[in-house]
Amino acid sequence: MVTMSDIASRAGVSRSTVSVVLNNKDAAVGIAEETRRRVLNAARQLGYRPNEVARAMVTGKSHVVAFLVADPSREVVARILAGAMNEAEPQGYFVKLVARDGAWDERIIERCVETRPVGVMGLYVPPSLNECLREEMGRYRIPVAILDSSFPQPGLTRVLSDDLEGVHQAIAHLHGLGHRRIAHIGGTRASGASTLREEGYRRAMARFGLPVPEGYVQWGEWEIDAAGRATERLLDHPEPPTAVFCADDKTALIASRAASRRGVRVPEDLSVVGFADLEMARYGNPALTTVAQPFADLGAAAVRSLLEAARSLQRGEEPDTAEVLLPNRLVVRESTARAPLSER
Amino acid sequence: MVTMSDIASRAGVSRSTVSVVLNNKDAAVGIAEETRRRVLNAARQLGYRPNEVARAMVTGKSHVVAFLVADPSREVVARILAGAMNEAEPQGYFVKLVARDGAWDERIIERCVETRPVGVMGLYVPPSLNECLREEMGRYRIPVAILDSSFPQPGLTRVLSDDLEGVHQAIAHLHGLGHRRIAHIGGTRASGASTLREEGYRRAMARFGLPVPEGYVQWGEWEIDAAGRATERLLDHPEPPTAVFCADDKTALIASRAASRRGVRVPEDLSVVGFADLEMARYGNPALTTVAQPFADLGAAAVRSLLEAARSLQRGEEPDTAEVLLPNRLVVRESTARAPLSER
DNA sequence: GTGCCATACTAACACGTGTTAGAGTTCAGC
DNA sequence: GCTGAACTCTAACACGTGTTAGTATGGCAC
Repeated sequence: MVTMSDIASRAGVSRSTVSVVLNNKDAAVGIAEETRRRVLNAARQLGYRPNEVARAMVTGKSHVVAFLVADPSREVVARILAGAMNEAEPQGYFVKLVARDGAWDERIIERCVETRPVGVMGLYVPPSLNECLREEMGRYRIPVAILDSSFPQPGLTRVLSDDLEGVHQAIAHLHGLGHRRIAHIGGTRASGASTLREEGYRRAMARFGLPVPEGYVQWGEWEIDAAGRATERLLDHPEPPTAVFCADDKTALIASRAASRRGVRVPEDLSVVGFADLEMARYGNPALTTVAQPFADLGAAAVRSLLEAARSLQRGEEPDTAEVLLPNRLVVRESTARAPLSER
Repeated sequence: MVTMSDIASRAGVSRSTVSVVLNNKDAAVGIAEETRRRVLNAARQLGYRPNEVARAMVTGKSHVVAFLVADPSREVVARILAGAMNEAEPQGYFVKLVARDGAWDERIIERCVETRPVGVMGLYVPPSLNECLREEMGRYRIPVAILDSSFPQPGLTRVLSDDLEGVHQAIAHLHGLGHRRIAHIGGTRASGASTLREEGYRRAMARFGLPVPEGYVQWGEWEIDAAGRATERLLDHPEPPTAVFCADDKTALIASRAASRRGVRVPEDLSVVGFADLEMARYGNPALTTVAQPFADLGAAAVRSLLEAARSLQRGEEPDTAEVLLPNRLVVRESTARAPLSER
């Protein structure tokens, strides 16, 4: 490995000089132009690459943002991560994925601290661990950003998409197509995101003066069979809906499939809307109309907020933990159409 | 931050002793039981977490495997990454994702070297960069594993799924269902993986004594519209196929959709098989029969191979760069069925 | 008491970098 | 020629850890 000392001896200067030159690549404060050139030449010729580890060691900054997550193989995680990396890397930071292995326990927090990150972003972190996270990070004065739609947490920044508004867009779209009987299939009651979207559904329906009959709210439990059965219950309803808003894309695709299996055509007989805009939405049969969440932007915003907070802390100021709320955007594809004439 | 010195003063011993104790948690060589206990207690009470950066610095090992990739937001990357992390982390290693930002250029290699990884794994890395990668890593004696299906590269370990065999499984499945007229929609001719699968298709067809008529091999160009048109060309064929094997799941889902739009029922009139087993395959309408690639295993195998090679290098031996070939597995879902009686 | 050995601990160096007080040199101004 | 300032450069320390040669202590045999 080429080190600064190698450059120093080759350029005939001290190691300190090399360090000074390389850290002020353009401005030459207290360094003769001739020397500067010699050092840079030597560095280039030897193919020098700074040792980030040593650099992190001496500056005390790890240049790492930790991303705490349950299952790294999920598309949502990947897309948030990509956005976070895009934001972090030009600023010289790196996003480190920290995944649980097996059960959630506090050791994952330890693994976070080990790398001395400048900030921690968390997704799908259970509330119990959030508690532990806040405590532990408060101890080391490491800012934390949570990407869940769970409830406000003092001392943690929340970075969210505006799901209430997103659901409203979906219902407004269906309402605009003439639908009056709009049902809802949620994820699971245990999820904060799911219950929030259910609330959004109820609010939007009320806003448009539409009724929510008994049995119009079903739960798919994030599970193929259960979502299929939920759909069938809706189709068996005495006043079957002409449209379904689903709290997530997978549930929506299952609903669409379950309907077409029973001879109910999507979108002619039943319009279906999803939520998230996973990649699979574009490849559905029919392609799924859905509310696109800005995953990459969420990742970028989380990193931005964390780096901002870290700078505040360094200046000795109290960091800003205001919530960041990003807009969703309805993507209309093929699974929604005008309600049957008889129904409008 | 709690350091070893803090523990030392609290336990009334020297920092060196703390280091020795903590690095030999169970075995106590040259340390009195009483001292050992005091140190461990102090460490626990103070909530000590080792500074990984300092540790990496002194050992010279970064404990990092770099994962060089084009687009980190893809599901395939996420799943390989998850497998790699599962393999690496119990051994104390971490997988660092290095993504290109914008165009591929050699700076991404620099970013790889900066962290002094013990190994580099690459996916979708263009051949030109592979060249550069091999050169640069050879210089620092860092082993490299490539997860592409591209051609053998001297000095690089290849970790692959056995796609030829996987395609054979798919064709065998269709053949077993009585299909004789089996067509193929490939990805793009520019991709090594796609042309390999085309070759697999031709070989398997030959093995079963089935003809490949003119026009039975189409290319979807990894693009929704093009894949749709490719499907239509097949359906317009004078002797239309009863089954299609597609080189990837997305193409297969598009083919399935394009067929059902023309009133060709899947699987009753046309069986469709994909390749990869992306998550979307399970949510297709109908759910897609596909050849599941072992993404997590590939990631794990790459890490295993790299760590093995790193250990060899440390012992001064020449590392083994034998190819690793993992089996694919056909997953039968709903998009394939027996060929129409008239066709068998 | 002396010599020797085992046991228990510590001092000192190393890793590669960033930072800064201060040393050395040059030169203009008188 | 002397003074002081301006300009270059370097020595020395710091970061937190792993490693090891070496020191101190205690006990045992003679």
